Amino acid sequence: MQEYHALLKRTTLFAGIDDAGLDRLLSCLAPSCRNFSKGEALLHAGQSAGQVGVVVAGAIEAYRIAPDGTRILVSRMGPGGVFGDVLGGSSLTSPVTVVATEPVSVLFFAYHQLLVQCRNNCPAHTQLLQNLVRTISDKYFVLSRRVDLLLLKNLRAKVSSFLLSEAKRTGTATFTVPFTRAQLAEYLNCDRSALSRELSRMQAEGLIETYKSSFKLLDSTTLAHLSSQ
Amino acid sequence: MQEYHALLKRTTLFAGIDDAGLDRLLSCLAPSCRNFSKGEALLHAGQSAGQVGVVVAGAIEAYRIAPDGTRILVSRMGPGGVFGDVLGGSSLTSPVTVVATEPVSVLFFAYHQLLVQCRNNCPAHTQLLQNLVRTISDKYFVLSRRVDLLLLKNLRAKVSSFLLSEAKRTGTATFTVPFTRAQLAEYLNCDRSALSRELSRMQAEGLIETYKSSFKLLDSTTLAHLSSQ
DNA sequence: AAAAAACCGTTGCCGTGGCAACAAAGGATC
DNA sequence: GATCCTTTGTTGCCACGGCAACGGTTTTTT
Repeated sequence: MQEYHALLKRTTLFAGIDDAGLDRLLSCLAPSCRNFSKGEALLHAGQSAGQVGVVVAGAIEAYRIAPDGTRILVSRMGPGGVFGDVLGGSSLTSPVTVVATEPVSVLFFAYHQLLVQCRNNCPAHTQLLQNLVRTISDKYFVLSRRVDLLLLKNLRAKVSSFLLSEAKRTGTATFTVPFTRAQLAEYLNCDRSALSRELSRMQAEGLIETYKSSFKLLDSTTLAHLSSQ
Repeated sequence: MQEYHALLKRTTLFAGIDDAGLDRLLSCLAPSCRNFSKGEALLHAGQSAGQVGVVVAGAIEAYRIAPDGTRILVSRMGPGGVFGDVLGGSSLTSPVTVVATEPVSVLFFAYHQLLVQCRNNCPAHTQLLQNLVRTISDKYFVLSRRVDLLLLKNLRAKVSSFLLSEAKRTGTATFTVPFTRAQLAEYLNCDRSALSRELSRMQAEGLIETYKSSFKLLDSTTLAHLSSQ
């Protein structure tokens, strides 16, 4: 378990907790570590979990399964990713299916143990609770950001808004997005060909340069103007 | 404070807590009660709160203020409504402005007191924490539902989906929605005239009956079919 | 290395829905 | 009761973007 200390301290769930606190917490919470092979499901849509998972190695994807069977990508996570938190340990059923995209190791924490202050009265537990609330509200704001994007009135505004947020996230005006065209179109809720068309136009107008999934923003001020209308 | 017991027990934040537990909790948490007059702001966008508010009388609305100054209705709450919870007591700033739509009384709970198990070790505190997580994840799912709605490909699907969810919520096929046409159009992210047009068509086709903000669903099975495409 | 599959750009066609403008019907205020 | 303002329905116009189809390129499979 020691081996995960450095990683755990960088997760949102255990941020701001020192080594001693983390030690005591881990011995109290006694998470179980499980390994999954590529393609295996960690959580099925419709299940209720009662556990919070923390990815310590590998990567996972969360899909929403539409009634017609098509998979819609909701989220991707690498080491440090936290899932199952939004279910609140209640009997709520998961809206998503979580699948390993490569061999993955996950620590599972029982939800009721996260909520109950143990008899050892670990001082780090308060921080943990605050972090738990924080991980959930973070996801709330990610979703809120998505709503903002979907509310934009035309495709160019959506594209501009998305590109600017990616530039901000990566901290540079030249970046690669981890999506195929089709996935990006799905995220922006538009047709793939329409997205290609719009990107071509924007390139022709000198707003951006793009090849495959790499982008270079040439005129951020105009993009910012476009993204809010 | 006694006078609020019955109300508080029906809120999501204090659900499942008995009178004795509620008594001890309230004396520990020592919420402050504040009154606001109609139109007064309880929380400004951009502020960070550090408090959770529970409406005990009156009603409030949460607005998002667009860069061009227009107000977008995000949420409405009556007695029992909880707000400020999603900010997680952290330094996150509120994305919305909360305004009293009529004279309102609110109990404010300090966030850090909610998270810290007090030295009295109230047994109800664990339930409270679980409830807090639950109120936040509830809001997550409300937003998630909104995303589902916005992802639908055409207006008829959005309208059908919305009407069905309202019917489910009210438990009857004849109901009134608390929105003007313009507000409903805003929620569905479409033009007001387009919404009126679509409702007219649906009425002409015998799917619904509608007058102003009252609706009657005539063919729920067809509506259900429309709402998922 | 060949074959298959996935991915991407492009283009013609056309329908949904945005926009603007107007009329009618309450509701509120005086 | 007259006036003003808000809310709603309606309709013509047309642009944005969905759809389908095709070809070229890259990647994966065997």
